[in-house]
Amino acid sequence: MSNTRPSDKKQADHFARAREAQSVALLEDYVEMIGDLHEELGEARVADLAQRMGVAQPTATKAIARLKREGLATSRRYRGVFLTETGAALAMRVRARHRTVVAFLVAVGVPEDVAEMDAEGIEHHVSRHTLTAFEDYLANRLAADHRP
Amino acid sequence: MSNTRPSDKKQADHFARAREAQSVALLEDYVEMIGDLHEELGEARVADLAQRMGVAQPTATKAIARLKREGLATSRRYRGVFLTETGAALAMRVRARHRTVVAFLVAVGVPEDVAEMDAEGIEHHVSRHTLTAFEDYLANRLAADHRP
DNA sequence: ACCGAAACATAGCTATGGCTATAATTACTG
DNA sequence: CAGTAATTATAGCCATAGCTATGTTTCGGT
Repeated sequence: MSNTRPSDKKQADHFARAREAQSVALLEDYVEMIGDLHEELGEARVADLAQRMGVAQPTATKAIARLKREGLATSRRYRGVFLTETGAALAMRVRARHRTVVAFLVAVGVPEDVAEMDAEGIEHHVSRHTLTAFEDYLANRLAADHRP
Repeated sequence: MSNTRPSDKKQADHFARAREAQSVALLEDYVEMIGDLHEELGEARVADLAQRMGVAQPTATKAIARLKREGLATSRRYRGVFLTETGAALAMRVRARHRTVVAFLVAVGVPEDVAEMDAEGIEHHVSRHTLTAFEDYLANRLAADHRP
């Protein structure tokens, strides 16, 4: 019967975007983690990366291969992983967004540890628009708290 | 080097949960959509399902096969798809959650259409705990919030 | 300077979720 | 009621993301 309602295409597009977000999510997670490791340990080794991502080491190696293909990272055999400029920029954005999402969730009453957990999945689907709304909420909330 | 900080396992677990959520996400989307179609059209045909999910028809067929394997749906060749009791229950929960997430996003200032879009990805990562926080926020915002 | 252990890479398997092309079945229409 | 159109299923391809097992390379201690 092919019920092509006008809203169908829009809805299909929503799902398409969610799928797209998903395909970027792993890249974002790895890039962020590489940044974290460099800050904390001065380098990002494959083993540490794998451990923190909760995957086996060859899985991390494979992910790094994809990061390199996408121009987000470089690596030297048996030497660890490094972010490109693009990768470092992405890492910064991702970390900022992560912090915002967690802070926002906490602000609306989600316990810290749950917020941290849920944010890991949620953050990748938060658009610029929604992120701004979160930031505004946090700003206003802060102002309200300082009012007697 | 193997820096096994105590927090590593917890963080790894967060990612593991996010991955798990992702693997359930498609099931949830299809189940919800099948429910929608039954309500709107009285039946859920593969073609309509595919169109609304924004995928090719064989992709929908394959997804349905997985739904059947997981005991969420049944189907009769060339006749359409039906939810099992389990599937119908899941569909109800998913739809309620979706509505809550959208309403919540709108309540914190996200435009309707953006909320609808982002919710499609976010909802799958919203834990019971966080969902409750959203519901509470929606219930209380008129009274408590917006104290300018 | 070596040898063993640790770190990393590679090979090769599974499952999922996309796709196109094509076969099979059902439904409609004249 | 026959033939065509629409719908659904199947076959077979690709990429991703996970795994184990095993081969390489580097590092550290004696």
